[in-house]
Amino acid sequence: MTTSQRRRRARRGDGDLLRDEIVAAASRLLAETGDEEAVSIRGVAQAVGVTPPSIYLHFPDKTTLMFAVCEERFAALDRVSREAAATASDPLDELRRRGEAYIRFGLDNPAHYRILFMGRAEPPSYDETRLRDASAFGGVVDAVERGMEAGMIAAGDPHLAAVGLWATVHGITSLMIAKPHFPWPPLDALIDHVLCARFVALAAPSRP
Amino acid sequence: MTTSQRRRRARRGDGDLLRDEIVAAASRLLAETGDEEAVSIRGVAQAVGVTPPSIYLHFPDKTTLMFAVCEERFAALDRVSREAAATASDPLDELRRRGEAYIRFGLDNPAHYRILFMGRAEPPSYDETRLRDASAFGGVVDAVERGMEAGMIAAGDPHLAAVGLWATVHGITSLMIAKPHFPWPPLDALIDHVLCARFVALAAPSRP
DNA sequence: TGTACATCAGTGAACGCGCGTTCACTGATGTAC
DNA sequence: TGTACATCAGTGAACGCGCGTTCACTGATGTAC
Repeated sequence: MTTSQRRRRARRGDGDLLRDEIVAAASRLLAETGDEEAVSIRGVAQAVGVTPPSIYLHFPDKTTLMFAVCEERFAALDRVSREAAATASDPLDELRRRGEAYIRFGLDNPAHYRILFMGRAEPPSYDETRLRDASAFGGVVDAVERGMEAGMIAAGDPHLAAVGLWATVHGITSLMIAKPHFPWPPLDALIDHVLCARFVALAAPSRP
Repeated sequence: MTTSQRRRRARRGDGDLLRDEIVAAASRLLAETGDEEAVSIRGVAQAVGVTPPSIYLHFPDKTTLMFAVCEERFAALDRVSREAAATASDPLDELRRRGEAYIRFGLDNPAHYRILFMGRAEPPSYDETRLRDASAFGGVVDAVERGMEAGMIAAGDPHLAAVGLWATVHGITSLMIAKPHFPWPPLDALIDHVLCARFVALAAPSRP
């Protein structure tokens, strides 16, 4: 908040250094305040140690800056998901690990999770297309398909199953973020209860 | 937006008439704009046909007005849930009907759903306690208990099971509200897929 | 029934605030000769 | 190696805006006599 020290000017070709610092500062402020609207250009500038107009040397407007922050957070989620999947022993195990990693990513970064998955996202442009390409979601579809081929998951529409899994983990994550004071059961028990249930159902041929 | 006609002054004891109109207008504007911050005291006043300071004759500040709107929407959700439960044939059927009613309430009132279940709710005071008393949640716990007594649901912690159900329906609802442009499967198929899965799992004694 | 008065719902104008953004500038960095 | 100059990253001051809220007021409604 008070890095009010005057910043040393960047070298000729080093404009990207400040750009990265701006994104990092915006991301940090977002995590601290928990609110996209509470992050101001002025606040970001001060955190970086620069005056507000300098931001506009690197981003045309605030929206674009926030997109850059989102991009960076999506990349982080993808990274976490890939790491979780790497140690899995089979497709079902992979799905569970991905699910747990997703929930923990959200609970560890509630403010970021908010803008990625609970925000308004007025322009229908950015994050929806990003979503489809995201390895975090694509990886789930893949794992479901492999699970079906291996006979561990009842044959069906992999997209539907993946969406169902996503909705499940998102339900826990977003609700706990939105209502932190609700008397939640222990997280592990809840994950177990809900995620295992999904797997039981996925393994079963069809409905009750 | 342009009811800019001058309002006829209320009778001596009829202050509550304007109060109710203010809440209704705020609720409507919230539904239209989809954003709590986009609803301004000025906007509400204009919608009612009154000047901004008049609002303060009925509410001490904007926060309190928004609480009143929430209160009214929670009541609406309770109403919808109770109606859904009324026609149920057994506890499991009741849970399914409550679940579907919840999802449809959310999708029909996305902006209201947002502030009830996806918002920040800075003071941890209001809606969390409201939540516990809400018949919408309490009714689910009750139904789960009855289902366990009837042997339709495997014995266990009813609170945990209720939270799991809530997370499930909230997952679908909030994700579809937040990402309307994602290629969602047909709603019925998704509800079926996810909600049936929960019931399969609830009926099963324990985990895979 | 008619008049003087108290009440209080609603008004009009203004306040201070923080915001995103613009604009003419400065002065350190690098280059040409 | 030294000087004049171009570049362009970053500055300082200001803009217009909409917001929540305050304050002294007005004037229709109801009441007392």
